[in-house]
Amino acid sequence: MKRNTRQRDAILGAISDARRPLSTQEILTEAQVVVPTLSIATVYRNLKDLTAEGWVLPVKLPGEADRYEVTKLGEHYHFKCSSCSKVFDIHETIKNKELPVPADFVVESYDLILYGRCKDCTPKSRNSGPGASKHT
Amino acid sequence: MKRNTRQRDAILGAISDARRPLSTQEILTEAQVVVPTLSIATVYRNLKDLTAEGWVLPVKLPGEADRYEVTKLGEHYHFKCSSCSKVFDIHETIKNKELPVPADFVVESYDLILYGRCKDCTPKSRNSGPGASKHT
DNA sequence: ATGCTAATGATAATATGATATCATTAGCAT
DNA sequence: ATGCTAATGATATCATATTATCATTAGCAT
Repeated sequence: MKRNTRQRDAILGAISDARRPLSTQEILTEAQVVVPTLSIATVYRNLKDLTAEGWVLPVKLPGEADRYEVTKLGEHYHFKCSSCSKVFDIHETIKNKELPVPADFVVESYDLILYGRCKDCTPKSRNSGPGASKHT
Repeated sequence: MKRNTRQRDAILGAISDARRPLSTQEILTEAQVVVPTLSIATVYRNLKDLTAEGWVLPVKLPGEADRYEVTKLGEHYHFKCSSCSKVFDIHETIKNKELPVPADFVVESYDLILYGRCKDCTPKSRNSGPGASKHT
């Protein structure tokens, strides 16, 4: 029979609170604030369960390990900061009609990944650039 | 001193002729048509050289190993067929102004990856679906 | 044609993310 | 409070893509 554990709560809590996709290491670190003895194996185990149960979704970026975020976010895209490496959700919308698609191809889904500088890492605000605050 | 080898020519030739990004295994298979003794190690070695010299570029898709294509293609996107798993180039253009970007973020580049059915794998043309011709 | 040595082929080794193992811990029904 | 056993923690193992090793091959300058 399925059991509720502090570990599972801490892991789901970390993902929910982050408001951006977290790597497995970030999840481990955040959840260890609540459960210091938490093991990376338990993180992976619970991520698999939580994904199968539909609570979280893997966020896949080219050339990188999966990050995870809560499911209820709806359609959105991702922005990766080239400075602090954090990934953010972009909830603005792109109209399907604007997608560049050749006639012969049937598009079932698509991923839009933006790369650049996040708010905290824009060069202009030089007192809040990378290094000004802790980054993961 | 640098030497021209049949292997290098065969590898670059395979990538040039493909007109779509090829995986390392596809490159090996295609180049072996010209140089049957070609080893996968030589493929990787030459891909590294050709990339460093600017002849080819790695194409990175989420959760997948790098594919390679020639550099001279200019700005474009990629389409992955969910049936035959081939990746195709999409040369249509998306206007930057249409990109969904929050005010605080500075976008330096972006990736658009489309998923769906390629021409050969559309259900409607049932005499040219997957299996009708050799796929990689 | 010869010699130097870069490049190759075959395969072992590595790196990394993820999974399996197993003794121990701790939910939760009783 | 007790017992059953799911879940955990620590770590070994696996899977895959890529790189290193090294004896052999083959460009190419002479």
